[in-house]
Amino acid sequence: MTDPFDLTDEPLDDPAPGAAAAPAPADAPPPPWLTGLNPEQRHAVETTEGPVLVLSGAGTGKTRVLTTRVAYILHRRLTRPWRVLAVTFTNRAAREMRERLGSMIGPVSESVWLGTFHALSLKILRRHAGLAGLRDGFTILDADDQLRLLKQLMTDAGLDPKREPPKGLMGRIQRWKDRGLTPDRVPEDDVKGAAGRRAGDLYARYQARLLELNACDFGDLLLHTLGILQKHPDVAEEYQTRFDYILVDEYQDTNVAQYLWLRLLAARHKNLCCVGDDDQSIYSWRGAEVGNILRFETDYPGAAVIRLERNYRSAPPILGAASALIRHNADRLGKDLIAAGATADDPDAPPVKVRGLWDGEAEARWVVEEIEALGHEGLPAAGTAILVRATFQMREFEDRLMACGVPYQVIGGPRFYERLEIRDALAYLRLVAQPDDDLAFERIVNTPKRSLGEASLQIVQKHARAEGKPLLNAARDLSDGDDLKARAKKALAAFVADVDRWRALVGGLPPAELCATILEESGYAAMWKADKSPDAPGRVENLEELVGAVAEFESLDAFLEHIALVMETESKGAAAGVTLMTLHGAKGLEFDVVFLPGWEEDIFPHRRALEEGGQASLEEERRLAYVGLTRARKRAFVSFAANRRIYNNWQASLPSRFVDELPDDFVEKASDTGLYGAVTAGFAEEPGGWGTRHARRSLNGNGNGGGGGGTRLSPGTGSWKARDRSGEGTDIAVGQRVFHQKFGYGRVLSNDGGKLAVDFEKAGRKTVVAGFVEAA
DNA sequence: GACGGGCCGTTTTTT
DNA sequence: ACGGCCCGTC
Repeated sequence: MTDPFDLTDEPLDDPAPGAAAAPAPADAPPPPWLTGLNPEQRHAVETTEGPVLVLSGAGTGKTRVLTTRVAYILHRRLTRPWRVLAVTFTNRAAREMRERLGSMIGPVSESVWLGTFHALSLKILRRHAGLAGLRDGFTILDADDQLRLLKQLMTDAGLDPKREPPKGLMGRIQRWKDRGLTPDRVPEDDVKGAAGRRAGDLYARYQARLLELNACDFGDLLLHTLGILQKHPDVAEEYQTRFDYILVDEYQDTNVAQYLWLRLLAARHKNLCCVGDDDQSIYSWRGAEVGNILRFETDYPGAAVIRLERNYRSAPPILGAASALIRHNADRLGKDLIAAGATADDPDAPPVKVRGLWDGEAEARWVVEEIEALGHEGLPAAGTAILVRATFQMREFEDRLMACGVPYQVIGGPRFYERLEIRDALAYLRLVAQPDDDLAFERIVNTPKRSLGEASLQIVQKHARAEGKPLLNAARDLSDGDDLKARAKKALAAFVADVDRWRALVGGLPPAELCATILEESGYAAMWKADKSPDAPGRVENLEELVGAVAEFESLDAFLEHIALVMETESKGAAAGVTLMTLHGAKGLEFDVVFLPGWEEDIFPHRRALEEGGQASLEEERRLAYVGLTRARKRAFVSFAANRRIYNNWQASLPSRFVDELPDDFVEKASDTGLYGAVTAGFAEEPGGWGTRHARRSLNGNGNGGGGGGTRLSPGTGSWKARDRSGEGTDIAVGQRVFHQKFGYGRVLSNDGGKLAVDFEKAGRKTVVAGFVEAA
């Protein structure tokens, strides 16, 4: 396969500038990909000159506009492919764009500069590493390495990691980088109040240390590139001249650094086309600035602003519900989605179903029942997603799906290249490819154990520092001398010899074979094969998979370059079952059926979001809800539970305010338990009374589970307009005949604090919550 | 260098 | 409640 980040490397100095600029004949028939566009889309595609902002609502065909625009520019011969820059946020989006472009215009699409901000930055940075204080072959640290490094610096600075959590400072540094701030530019106020007022100093040290290691982190890819463009007008001009057309996807997600990066690159031609949707901005917490989209017209006077409001994705009720919800946000440019295309006219499109359930378990049960029912209606699990606010919510659904034998996949778990064994293996490869990679050396010099403990390593490090040599060279020196004990000396000599030998094989052996050889000869693979722990076999498999992944590259360097930026394996095969993922992860995707569980105050909107960010965060949470709803093509289901166990505490929960904000017209609200009903219109106007909405009442401190029916919920709270179900469930006796809405009649076998074991006449033996049954 | 007890944190996450 | 991480002990 080809590496999607191996952007075809045309010489920067265009061999024949403008040579191919002969326009296509005016009478040539329009290419097929141009004719299927609606007028707004077409306008967005054909407005090639000058700044353009495309406000593209969910499901309005933004990717199509972007790809078609590139195709159109090239078709009209307005420039050549390698003079077009198309930027995305994720590898997934870049891959998708490249594929679609390829299907429109064929292999010339390969030459377009298309990639993520980071991949494109890296491409530029590799050319000018020296200008950023880096040397050729610099490495890119992953999150783990970054943190380790910072921790070390903080400890050296005498900070107590308990009092000053490295993670906190790391986050702060990243936010600075998001804003394009180098250590010398961080505002005074910002520096105080963190890491014992030494945050700025530590940031500077961190950056210095990275340069010493000839490394950079992800943020640096942008920051260094930005710095080069700012400080070296000659270099900047080269790129400014080169990129005749620039296109940006998901513009609402750009941070300040990316904004500046774009502004610099577009400074000359100003043919900058940004596509985005302020209503889908959900990443402010990692530095995204919706402001970028809001100020586009100011920054680029005379910019064309084109709105795409025809939604081709979602059934009208789903669209209606989503639109009504997002209208509660004050801070937006304002767009209204209109149902269009095949979905628009279906008079039978079912409403969004909103359901209140007793607890999380009941909710999971309900979701999976619905999924099974939909399967019979011709909507299989493969087109269905369950989108949760936070990962901890996934477990209940996994349990239930597994119990019911419904296939599913969790998206967004720990990633392949972040696993310990993979990171170790990569360190071997890095060290072989790049002998001055000290971090790699440190990581694996004693893995597997080679009796090279802390003490020996200290000596190597001291020597390396004194001589200004990489650790591997220092080790080579010391493997012959008196500084180390004989045992360590021997081990070190063997290790260095191994690395040297592997290094000699680079280029001679196919990279996959080289990789396999290294894992064998180093004893690393053997280490896991000998390991008795339960996860060891999995790790061995992962190592084999790694070798397989390397096989797809032509050289070791190409592979390492690739994985530095693409920290995931290509998703294998089509999704077979229900997709379980976070709302954040779902952006940009679509499904026939979407379940949105956990719509409860404190979970969604998440309490911490509100605590930290107030109104602005509430609106972001609401956008997240909007993103969730608009993922659905045919059916959408929203649910909430009245009781939820959090850290093993049962807590009463209130339906999310977002539930109230869904319009009655497109929504069918119901509840198995009579819990719903919840929320009165106008609760917000009632001073005091609904203040409890944000307070979390402990449901029962004595820990006897969620049983006991609705007794604890109803009295005095006013939360539930439902029938008073006080006492229900508590008085269910063993042996009693009961009725359950789903399972019908049955006899109670046992009552464990409200969890009933019931032998149902039709459905068989089930465990149900007392609140679900009534005496029969 | 391996085990184990105590302590902390427990929204979202790409590159 | 639980898991991960750090540090201490053997």
